[in-house]
Amino acid sequence: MKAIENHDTKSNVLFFTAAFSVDITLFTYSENRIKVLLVKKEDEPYFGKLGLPGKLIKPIDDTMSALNAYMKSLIGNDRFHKKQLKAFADVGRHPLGRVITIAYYGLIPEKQVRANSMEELLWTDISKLPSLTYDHNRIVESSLKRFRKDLLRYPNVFEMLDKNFILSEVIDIYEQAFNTDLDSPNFRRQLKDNELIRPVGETRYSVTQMGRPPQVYTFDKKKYKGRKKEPIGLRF
Amino acid sequence: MKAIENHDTKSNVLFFTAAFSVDITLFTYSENRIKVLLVKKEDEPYFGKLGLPGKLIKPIDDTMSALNAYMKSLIGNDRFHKKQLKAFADVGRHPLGRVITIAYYGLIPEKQVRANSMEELLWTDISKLPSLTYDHNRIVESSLKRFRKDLLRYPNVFEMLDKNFILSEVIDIYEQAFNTDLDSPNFRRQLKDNELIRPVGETRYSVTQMGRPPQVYTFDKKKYKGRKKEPIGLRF
DNA sequence: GCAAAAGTGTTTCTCGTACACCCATGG
DNA sequence: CCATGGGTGTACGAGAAACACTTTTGC
Repeated sequence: MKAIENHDTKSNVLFFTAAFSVDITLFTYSENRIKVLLVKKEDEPYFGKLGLPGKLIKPIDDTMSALNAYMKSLIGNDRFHKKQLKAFADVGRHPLGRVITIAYYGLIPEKQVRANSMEELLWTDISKLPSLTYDHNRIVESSLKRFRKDLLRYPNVFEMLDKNFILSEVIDIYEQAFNTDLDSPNFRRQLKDNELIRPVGETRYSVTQMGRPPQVYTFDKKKYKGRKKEPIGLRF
Repeated sequence: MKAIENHDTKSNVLFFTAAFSVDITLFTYSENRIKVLLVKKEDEPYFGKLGLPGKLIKPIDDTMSALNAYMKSLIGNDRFHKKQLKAFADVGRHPLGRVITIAYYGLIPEKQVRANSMEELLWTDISKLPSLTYDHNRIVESSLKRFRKDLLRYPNVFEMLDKNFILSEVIDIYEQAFNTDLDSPNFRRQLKDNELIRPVGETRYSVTQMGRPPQVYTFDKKKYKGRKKEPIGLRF
């Protein structure tokens, strides 16, 4: 890249002194709770404090590739649903200098996290988030908003559930996300009406070992053909 | 800022060699068309080519403040609706080095652009966009998607219309944005039912000088109390 | 009068919601 | 048998969409 060779020319020295990073709010559904992944920071300014997973990116590296490599090292997997949220660029947000972070949010099924790392990782209930380093509380807030928005418009729940799941898990995620009670009969209908899920054989198991054993479903990703076009109207 | 003093320390020299910029897709409604603002680039790599308004940001500057100052100099106004879209960070997107751009989109009424600059500015019909510098065509694409999405959820049309407007202008914007024909009787009802607009006296004028002269309306920003809560359902 | 755009009224249909009720299991 | 959660059926009501019809201007 030219930048590196040029970074001391008269015009560029003024601008090419910033750094950038990626941070990710990774959601999963574990022990019947929606959780986000936190890490203990091992860099200097905030050593030992809790924050979102993330790291500085070398100016020659692609952000997504760097994020993938990082996640692979952290949870043994980089193949999960992720999307860029937006950039956080407040002047004072990083003690080492001007660091712009590109925030992502992601969804992963608990089972796809490398088993032996699952226990040492700090999966934290979204309703019990502690104070975080940098501006990470703000980032989590934004991620949660986007997470909720997307739950209504994309079949994202299935990206955080195991290949085989039961409907009450789906409902539970929506109830926690929107902090409300849903009418389970109606919600089931909506789920089944859009034909994206399919009962997988007679298999069945239960969560609390009470009541009628639920049907096991699986998500048929191929059947999903983009967003349902929404009516052009004024929803405000 | 520490960064500037520290930027030659062993650990930081690796990271603090990137630059960042802001770019904005600014929409308006002019001559009955939705348009975006383009500029002729005067920096070296793409001198003379068309692109989105935008510039490199000094690492000590706040992005929003820098954007505001820039827009003031460009169109004589920085008080218009704007929102961050997301960051564009492809490795090869800028010929001078690693430059991450934070993309905004904005809405402004034609009348609030400084009059004498209105004519020299390149307001371009969104249906006739030329090839742009850098990755600006991709940025415009993203902006258009977001613009459309937000039209359905926020009273954003009014941010690109004059204080006094007529309903057919509103409908026209929606029709152009979604490239479709709308049922004007029903759309009028929706507009008037949500009580955010109010007819301003007997005043009236017409666009094509044909047919019955329309009522003039004004948007009552105070009456808007945040997003209407949408039902928790599966719209996919 | 006629054309053209503004604006109103009415009917139909869809979909979200409420809720009564049945099913299958463990104890 | 009862408790508990899984699951189906039905009925009502709000709001979107379709469309017939009236109003007000210029020519």
